[in-house]
Amino acid sequence: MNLEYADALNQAIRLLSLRHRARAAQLLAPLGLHVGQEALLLELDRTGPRIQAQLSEALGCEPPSVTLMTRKLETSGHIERTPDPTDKRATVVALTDSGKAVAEQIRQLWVTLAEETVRDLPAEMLEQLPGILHTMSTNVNGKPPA
Amino acid sequence: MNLEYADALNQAIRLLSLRHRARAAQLLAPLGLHVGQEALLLELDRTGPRIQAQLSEALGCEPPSVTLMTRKLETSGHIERTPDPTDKRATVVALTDSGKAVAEQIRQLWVTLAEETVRDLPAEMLEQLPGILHTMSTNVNGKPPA
DNA sequence: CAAATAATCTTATGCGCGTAATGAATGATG
DNA sequence: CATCATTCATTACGCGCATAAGATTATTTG
Repeated sequence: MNLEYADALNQAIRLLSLRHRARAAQLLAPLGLHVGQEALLLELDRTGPRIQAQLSEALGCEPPSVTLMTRKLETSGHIERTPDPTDKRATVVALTDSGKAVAEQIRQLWVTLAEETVRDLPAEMLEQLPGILHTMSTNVNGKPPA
Repeated sequence: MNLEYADALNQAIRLLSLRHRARAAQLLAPLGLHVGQEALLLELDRTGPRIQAQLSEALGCEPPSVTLMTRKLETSGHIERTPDPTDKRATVVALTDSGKAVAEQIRQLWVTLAEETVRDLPAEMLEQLPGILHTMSTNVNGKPPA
């Protein structure tokens, strides 16, 4: 692969990351949320209560990050953390009623965000896009599958 | 647009951002660089010396971020900051020899990163991909063009 | 079963990037 | 020319995310 293509591709990914994140932050601010927290709330809303190790895996970020995120979301009242009765190391994280309500609001905002993002793209690209992005992120995943 | 598609798309963008960034960090660590700094060095290498306001624009991040990044890259010896003779508010940022050398190394690493990222994607997708990502990032840019 | 290994979470620390507020130099306007 | 608005950079602070190091509980295994 040539240098120019690689540079353009990596730069485009970087810029998309920054701007998508910035726009997400704008949309989430009225809910009193910081960007990143929405992923945790949506995950819990999709799957029900999880322990932090599972959240870490699902969100693609490290355990210490999850510790801090859950602590802040607990302070703001959107989640509850209770000790796991079957494993004294683990803590179970669950949505509160407030958390469920805000998860619904996030879903609405995310339609807005996604529509903005793919505006002007051809329809056949829309079909392929999530799969392509998913392929790219698994391609670039440095973690060994063991 | 339906909720599931929007959720999948935003989640895929988020994951790609995290993992691409994480892999970039792995590759840059041996050079003593932190992720984000490479963008500044590459920009200077492409265009020659710039003042910080121009870097802020080109990198898509805010002036205070540029202040901190340039300060650290100056400490590590990759750039020089000199007052702009024609505008006493501005400071000109330029690559040192060390900075030019490391920029070349980054270009090589970025071929590796790009090749990993698009592995398994069809060739016709490779042609379109940078343009698509660019369209998406300009779509989602909240800043008013004024 | 005892001992080593692994899993789960936490604390400490650092960087990237953001917003808000400030100071200084420039440019525009009455 | 004096004033006011804009531009450039900075400091202070906060969050997301990372790694490194540690404590505690589970699990494997000799």
